[in-house]
Amino acid sequence: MFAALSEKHEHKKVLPDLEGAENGVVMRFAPNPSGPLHIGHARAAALNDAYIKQYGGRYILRIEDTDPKRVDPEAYEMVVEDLKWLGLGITDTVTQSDRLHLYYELCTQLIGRGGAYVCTCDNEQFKELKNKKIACPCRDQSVETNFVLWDKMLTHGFKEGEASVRIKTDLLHPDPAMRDFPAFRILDAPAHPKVIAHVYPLMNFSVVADDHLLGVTHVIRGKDHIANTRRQRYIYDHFGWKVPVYRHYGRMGIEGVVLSTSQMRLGINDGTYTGWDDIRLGTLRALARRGISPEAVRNAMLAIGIGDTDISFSWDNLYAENRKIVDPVANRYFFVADPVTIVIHAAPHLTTHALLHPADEKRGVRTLVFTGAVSIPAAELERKDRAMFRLKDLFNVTVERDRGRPHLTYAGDSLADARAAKAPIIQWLPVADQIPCTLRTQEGDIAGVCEPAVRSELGKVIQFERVGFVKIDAVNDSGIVAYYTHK
RNA sequence: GCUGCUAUAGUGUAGUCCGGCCAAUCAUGCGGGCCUUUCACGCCCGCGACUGGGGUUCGAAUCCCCAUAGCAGCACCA
Repeated sequence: MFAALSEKHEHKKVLPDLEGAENGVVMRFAPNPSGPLHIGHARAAALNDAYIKQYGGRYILRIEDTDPKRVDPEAYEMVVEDLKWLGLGITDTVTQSDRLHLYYELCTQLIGRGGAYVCTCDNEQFKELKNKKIACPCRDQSVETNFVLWDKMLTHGFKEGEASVRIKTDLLHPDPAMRDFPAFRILDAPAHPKVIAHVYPLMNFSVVADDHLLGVTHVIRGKDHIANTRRQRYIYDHFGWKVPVYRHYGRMGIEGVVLSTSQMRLGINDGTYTGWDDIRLGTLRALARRGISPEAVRNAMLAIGIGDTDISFSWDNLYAENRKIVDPVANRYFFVADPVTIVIHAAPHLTTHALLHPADEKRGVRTLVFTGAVSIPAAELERKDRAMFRLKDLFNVTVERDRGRPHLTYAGDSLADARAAKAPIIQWLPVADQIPCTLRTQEGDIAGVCEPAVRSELGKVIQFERVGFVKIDAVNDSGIVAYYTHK
């Protein structure tokens, strides 16, 4: 019992401890609703989730849609679906466009505290002053003046670009990015799909407001936010609020798939990709379609952890995690790629049975009936050095070549003979009992045939013996469509 | 350029805070073997790393300095 306990404990402690998390945590995942979630999002989503499971607490999904230019109305639902698929313990969901009034209210307070001012300078002009560490004229306005201007902003008294609210920071800060950064701006167009608004908060303001309002204790996000964290501290200081604990993980390079939302959308629109779940894309729905399990994604992300070093994402590692999950459950079938029909001379007609899973007899068998001719992968027949092979679960076959043309003859049932001859054991299908199967891979389609029984595996991951794991994507009159998962 | 951050095998990761038990962990990958009616799974063996240079110390992957490399930010994006 002790052993079990300690083992469990060790297993849990894959991630480093979080400071001040002993009494539980409140954390959040805060995506932009611009498209479906991809592997990059999965890291933040899974890491936060793991800590909440470790320490207990609430997990807030906060949809950050304060920039109407970067909102895809369909993405709200996609994000929720994707997180549901990932299997996270989200406890609360908030959408920032529903909360504009809260941000306005807090901004009014902040102006009252002298922590922010309304700036009506030309943008370029302000930038120039900022770079010279000089205050713009608006900075010294009285609180009363700022209230008047803020009210004018909210009541459409300004047009886009004419006024913004800036946070007072340190104009002498060595990093220009810290100096009096903006908190609200005016946007005339495009219209926000969810709310009628004219004044929008910038990310740094709405994030602080919400993290405070929602009681967020710990924030885990990418290091691209390090500068934002520093900026946000100024807002916390103005309000006198408690600052959450931050962790910024390093950049994760992902090769082999498309991740850019705009590039994906472009490709979908021009027909390059079939949709958001096209397997050449790095979206979670594409992984799902290929037969990668959500648990494997989570495990792979946890194994990567929260290090601040830049890393390259390894598909091999993800596949290894997935194999652990999928191997025990995937039924086995034969798939013959690029099939050639062969006739085996002097062979008895017989019926054979093969296990659905080699480690679990209880799952049953599939039945294959041999009546003289079978399909095998063309590649197996092309090998000139091959004098014998064994049709798996059937019998041995000798190959003689007459001016390159193979002549195949039955060579007994003995498995021991096949072993002694080091004959490969290959998959095959009865000519009379097979259905077309297209195997889709990221590199392209492979035409082949498979066992008709595969029809019953729609939506599941199975293993095509000697080929790899595949997900059965479609079953229809013209046959089967399977997506290649991994070896 | 400015402001920061980081540097352990092919990849990911532990160890770094509080120097010795680290001739450096685990996983993945690769090579070999066993098992097996799959090139899967399982098991066994092997390969492979502390970025470089100084310094502190009896002792450095661990602390300090310099160099190099990589990354992030420098938006009225998130």
